[in-house]
Amino acid sequence: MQIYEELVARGLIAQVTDENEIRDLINNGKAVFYIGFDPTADSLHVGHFMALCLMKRLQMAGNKPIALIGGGTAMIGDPSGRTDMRQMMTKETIQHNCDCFKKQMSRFIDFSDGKALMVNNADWLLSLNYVELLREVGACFSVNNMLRAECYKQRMEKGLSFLEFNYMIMQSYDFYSLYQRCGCNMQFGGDDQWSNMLGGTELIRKKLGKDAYAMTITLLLNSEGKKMGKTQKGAVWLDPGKTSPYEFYQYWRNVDDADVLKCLRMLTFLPLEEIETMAAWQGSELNKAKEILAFELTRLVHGDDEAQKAQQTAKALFAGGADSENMPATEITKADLTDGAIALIDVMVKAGLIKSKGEGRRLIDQGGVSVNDVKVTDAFAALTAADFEKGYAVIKKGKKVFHKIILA
RNA sequence: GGGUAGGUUCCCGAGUGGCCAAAGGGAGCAGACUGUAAAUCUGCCGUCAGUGACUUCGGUGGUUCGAAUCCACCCCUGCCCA
Repeated sequence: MQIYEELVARGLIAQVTDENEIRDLINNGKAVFYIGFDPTADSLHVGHFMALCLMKRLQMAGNKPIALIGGGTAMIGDPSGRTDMRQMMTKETIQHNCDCFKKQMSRFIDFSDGKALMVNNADWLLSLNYVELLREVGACFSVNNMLRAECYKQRMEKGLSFLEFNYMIMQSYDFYSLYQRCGCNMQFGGDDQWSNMLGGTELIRKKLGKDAYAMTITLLLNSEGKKMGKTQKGAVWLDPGKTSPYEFYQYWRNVDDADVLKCLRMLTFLPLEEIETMAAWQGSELNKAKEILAFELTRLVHGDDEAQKAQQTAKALFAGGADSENMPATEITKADLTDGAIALIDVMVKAGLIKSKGEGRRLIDQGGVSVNDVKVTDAFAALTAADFEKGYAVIKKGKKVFHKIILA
């Protein structure tokens, strides 16, 4: 099976501008493609991860990826699929985020010997001259068409600033620039980027009379139609400091039954045949597939060691034993104790398990908290030296949240 | 610039002088049931030292015994007109 066919089989392809051309290019390693990442946070998240995997897949098939960091476009903010305007970021923040992105990306993509490029569109966007740009590029865009673009639809009702309206032009200009600089003939991106990407292919056609192609990746949605990779706390990050390998593992371990196969196909590098055998698994058997999914992804993102640890931790915890090395932990010192004890609720707040003491009291009242495997019934319970016999105490919140409190 | 409708707790959205920490829904959290799933049912869902206190309804002042609710000014957004 060639790469294009594999991408189709994995359900990764959402839309393409010219299927035959694109198939030919990527199957024969003739594509020089770019994917843009706007540095809107100081870590990549799961959404980016899919794009990185795609880059890797295509790179393995002999194509040349260009990772474009949107240091310039981030100054504008992409309105696609947004209901309101992004918060404007300062130049310093953007720069910091760019640096973080670079570091994370190099772990996935092989940038050695020119096998892949990394560029920052700040390098050409920030020095643009307004009037010149209007004449050169602005003339190629029809406002009528832009307004019809799907990505602005929502915003046509809620309001769209001129700043954001220009995002499409900037992204198109990126493609145009890369086409000229590096012979970049294809752009990939999330499906929400489709109109922006078409803007680029059209600009290239109008300015240079050349063909360039665009392909979008299916957005990873769960069975309820929501973007995956989000939790109540926010995105699932690739940075272990923001989302620990254990939490990362747990996120995938807990996906809905209906989503396991899709995730395996779209996110892992496991051979399709192997995944198809899992498709026959039913009911609780699917837990095995979830374990594989969680393990594979953790391994890809955090490495083999961390994945092993996360899996062991999870198994140990859910098997009942609470003796793990790798669970999230918080340290307290003797100075935190008063008369050799500290209120359980205070510890939980400190550990970030609860946002307020009221929440903690409620949790305990409802029987949702255990310390060292013993259910707590008194909202005023305190931890004493006895609870730290092993040097630490394990607090369990609900069924799945474990946290170790170390007495230093 | 003119007219007009708005800005309410994580989100949507009621509330138009005291009974409002503020209806309802969603999200979330916990419990039961389970397979670390889904669905369902139950409870919780501003903060704090739990019958109470404190902070909140775009901002700042004001009227009032008392304001999310009334007044003034300001900021922001939609729509219509220019």
